[in-house]
Amino acid sequence: MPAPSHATEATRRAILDATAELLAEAGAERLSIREVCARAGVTAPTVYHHFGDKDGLVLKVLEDSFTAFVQTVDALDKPRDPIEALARAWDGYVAYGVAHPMHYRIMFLLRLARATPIPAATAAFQRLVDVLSAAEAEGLLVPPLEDACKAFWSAMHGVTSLIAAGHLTPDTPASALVRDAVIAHITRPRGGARRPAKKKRSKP
Amino acid sequence: MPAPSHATEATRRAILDATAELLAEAGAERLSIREVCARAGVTAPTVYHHFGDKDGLVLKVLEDSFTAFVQTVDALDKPRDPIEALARAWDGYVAYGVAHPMHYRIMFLLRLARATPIPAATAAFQRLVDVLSAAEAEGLLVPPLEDACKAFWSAMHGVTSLIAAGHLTPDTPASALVRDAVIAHITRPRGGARRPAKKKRSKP
DNA sequence: CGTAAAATATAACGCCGTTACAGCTTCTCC
DNA sequence: GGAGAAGCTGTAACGGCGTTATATTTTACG
Repeated sequence: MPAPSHATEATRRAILDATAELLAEAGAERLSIREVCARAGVTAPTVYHHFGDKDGLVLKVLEDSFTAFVQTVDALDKPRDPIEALARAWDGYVAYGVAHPMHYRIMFLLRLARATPIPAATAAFQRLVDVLSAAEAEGLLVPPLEDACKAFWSAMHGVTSLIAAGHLTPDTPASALVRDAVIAHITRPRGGARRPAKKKRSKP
Repeated sequence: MPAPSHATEATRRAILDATAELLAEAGAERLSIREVCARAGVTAPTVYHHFGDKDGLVLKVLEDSFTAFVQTVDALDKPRDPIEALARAWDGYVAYGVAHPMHYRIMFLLRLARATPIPAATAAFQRLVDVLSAAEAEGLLVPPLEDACKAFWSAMHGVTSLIAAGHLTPDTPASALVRDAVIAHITRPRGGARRPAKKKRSKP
């Protein structure tokens, strides 16, 4: 049982890098294993040996992408004030989608059809839960934590995906608008009174 | 120069229906023209004769889907109060994404790589602009119309796409939460005083 | 009926994902 | 060090895909 050779890891990296490049250039639909092979300087069975099949290859790239995303988020400074921290988390999230639009799109495309969750993806979501939990611990959160998470995530994803899709420019005021709207609605100011109940608007 | 035969239109419909079915069942990635042909009972060149190529075929299905969406939205009753109308527009939009998740996803996937806009898609967006314009005309809108549109659309799309992707359940409270948050933030109550300026939160 | 044009079918090309199979490298153990 | 096993990589092929040149049928109209 020989240990993995050092040359093997270089091959894996070459394949992953080529895949990530082509993914960013052409998108997931036009990604071709044969093209990956040509760029990485290997042949097809090598790819299959290392990653199983095309989905496995793309999944690995996406895992790395999610990991990088989590590291980026962790590198942000976290203000003591949970509400400020929320705004920073939003901006960091959106900024990542702006920096890697194709990866961001594929991240969500891929999570659709996939039954097994991607650990790095759930870790990324956990960062958001943490920030909102901190707000809740200080009594600043109005709705239940779970609903607040979903609401914050939905709005953040909406802005990010429209920017990543090219429908909005990265510096659109709409991002801060939605961010402040959601933050204002799910939090109450520190030490402030209870937010007055909104007029009821039930779905038809 | 024979006029188009009546049998031709039936063939077109058969192809479009088969495509729509397969699109809803398997998604855009796994859609195969040969499968469409088998289900519609025609051969491949017939499809190419009528729709040019695969993109043309899917585009036509999507146009029909957008048209149906616009008709659905137009069929909603429009409350006199622009702010109530906003909430109804939100619910109608989200409901359509819930009813046709695969089409909703493909609508946005397809608009990405496409240079020429889809008329029915811009018509759908125009409905949103109309509702917000009505609010602006009554002096109920806080930000500029364009920013309000983008913000409203972003948040609505975020919620809808997460539901369509299966990450949120259709009846999640997060939808109403985000809806009310955005509406409260971009409008001021009728006849009410100017909304106090929010604490400035500029992006880093 | 005859003819021109539209509608459809046949058959093929090239690319794709995938995989049996064989050769090579590298490590382990004696 | 040498034999052998196990992982690594290349060759060649299969079936399916989108697409198209070409031929055939069907339709509409004079």
